[in-house]
Amino acid sequence: MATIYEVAALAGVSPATVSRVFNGNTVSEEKQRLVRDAAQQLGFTPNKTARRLRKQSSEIICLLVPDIENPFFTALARGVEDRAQESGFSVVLCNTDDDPAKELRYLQIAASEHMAGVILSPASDEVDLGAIASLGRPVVAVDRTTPYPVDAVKIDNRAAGIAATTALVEAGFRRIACIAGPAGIEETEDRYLGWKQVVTARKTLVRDGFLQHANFRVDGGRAAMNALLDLVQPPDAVVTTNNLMAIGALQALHEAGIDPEDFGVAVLGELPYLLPPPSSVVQVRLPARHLGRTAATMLLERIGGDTQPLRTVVLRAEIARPPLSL
Amino acid sequence: MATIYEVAALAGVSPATVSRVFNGNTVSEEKQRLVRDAAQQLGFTPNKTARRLRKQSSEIICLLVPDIENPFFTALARGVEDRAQESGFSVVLCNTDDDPAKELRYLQIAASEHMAGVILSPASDEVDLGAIASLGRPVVAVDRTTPYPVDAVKIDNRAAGIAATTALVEAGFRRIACIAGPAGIEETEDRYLGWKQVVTARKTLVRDGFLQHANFRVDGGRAAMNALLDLVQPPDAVVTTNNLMAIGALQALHEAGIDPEDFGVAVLGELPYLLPPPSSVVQVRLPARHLGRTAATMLLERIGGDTQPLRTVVLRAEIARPPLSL
DNA sequence: GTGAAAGCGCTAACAA
DNA sequence: TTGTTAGCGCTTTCAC
Repeated sequence: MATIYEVAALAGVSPATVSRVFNGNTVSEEKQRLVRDAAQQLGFTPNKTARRLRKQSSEIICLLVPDIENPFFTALARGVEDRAQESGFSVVLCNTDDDPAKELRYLQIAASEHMAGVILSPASDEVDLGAIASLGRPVVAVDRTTPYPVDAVKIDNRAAGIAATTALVEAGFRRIACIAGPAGIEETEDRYLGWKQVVTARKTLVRDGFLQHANFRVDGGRAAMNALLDLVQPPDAVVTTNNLMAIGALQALHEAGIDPEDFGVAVLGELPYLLPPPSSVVQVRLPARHLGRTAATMLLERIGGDTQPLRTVVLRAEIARPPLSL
Repeated sequence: MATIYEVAALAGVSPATVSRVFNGNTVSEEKQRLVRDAAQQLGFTPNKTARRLRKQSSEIICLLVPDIENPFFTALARGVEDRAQESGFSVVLCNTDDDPAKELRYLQIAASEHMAGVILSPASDEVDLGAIASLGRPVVAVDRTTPYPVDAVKIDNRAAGIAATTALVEAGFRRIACIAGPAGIEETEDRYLGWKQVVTARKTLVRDGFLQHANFRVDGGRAAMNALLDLVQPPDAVVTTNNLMAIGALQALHEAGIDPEDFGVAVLGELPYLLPPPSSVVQVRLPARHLGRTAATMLLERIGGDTQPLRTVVLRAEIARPPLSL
């Protein structure tokens, strides 16, 4: 890898001029040509590490998600990536596994790697944004929020919960349960509050045990559904607050020999690749990709020096019924 | 962010000693303690950018995949990530969209960012590994190979194709078609050669048009399946050479009103989250995660200075029939 | 075992 | 417009 000095020597100019050419600063036409020719000849590419050390910043965005195997987050990541590309930024995608220790480790890396900013879906309320914040690097929370004062992009979770539950009520179900995510995550709370609001207002039957907390994965949804089916008076429908738990719930129903057409299921999120989609499943589409794109846009604005007060952008989910055939 | 100089000053030692402490070099017990205390007190984290500039290398692995939204590649990514973590390496995940230009751009970034090595699933045969190779950085091809002389980890694609097709023959199907990926990708060729070998040996009926090439996505599989169904004498079964195309094929069958139980479908790969799995679907499980883990292991060995001759590791796919309920 | 000092490749004052 | 020069924070000889 050639350096700026070799290019300068070959072109007969100073290293500073070479630097200026590659940073779009004012250089005379002629020297510009000279430099470009020399660079071409040597196959010169600016060394980003050196530039970064000098400038104390890079053009890399760090994206932290809890589960890279969840299609919701891959779609979100695509949104971030597409937007970043447009501005010449690269994206480093990291998987936290919902583990605060891993999350912290990645945040420290982001700081010591001089990354330009961070977009994250926090693993817990206790994210430590100290290191990254003290460097003045912007942070945007996406999907999940944090008590830390940062920009955020989220979904109107309560409205999504209301839409899902309402659809089940209107389909004639009267004993509607809810499988929510782990307690203590605000996003989850809002979603089941939406469910609660509807079942209360519509006076449907709610028994002890109709609200189940589970982890966000397939196995969590399955266990919760089994618990619901074991109740002496089981529900006739269920709202699941994310995509993977819905898969688990549908699996449990299938294993119990229950025809999905006879049991109402509403999902906050989309059932990836599911086919044929049981016609009784209500999907509330969460705009994952758009969520990512919006977060990236906000982050890039901050990186560009935008100093307006902190914002939280709330995106509306869109109900899809009958279900999409994908 | 505190620097090594501030820590040195506080601990009453030289910067070199601080560096030695953080690199596990010989330093007396006492100074070691002094340095650690001072570092703790200042919240010091070594600046990786500076270290990288100095050492001309980092502890970051670059992983390039064609489609981050394909569950096969996310599983592969998990395998890479898990293994990298174990050795204290981080993984940068990049999406090439099967676009050689994007791929090249990321490879250049990998080079100029001094990344320790690259694992990639090449978008085409013409990958230019020049920049990265000239730096002496190791490269491992995964899933797909390249004419460039690098280590590789792949699946025994022909055997997988044979297994899938054989299962259909044994289930009694006699007019078996094949939906293969784009022409010119070796991995794909091997898979349909497996199909061809079986249909020839077993003397099943093969008509013109029974071999369809498609892109690797859902829409490709769907279009190919529709083309097959439009034949004057359509097939009674199909082998699809990746997961997403199988989804598309199943969609097309569903839309054509064909009961999946009456039409044989074999997939090279797994149908993500599909439920209930039509019992006629044969899945040949590709060990995606293991593929990633193996590639990471090989790369880390090379990074560690391993100079043995180039290797290609071939992993065996495993047939799963009746289909997994996940 | 420890310190002084040079330098990785680049950018940004400051001068000219 | 252009060149000179001083670092960015770290590692690593080379002395001691």
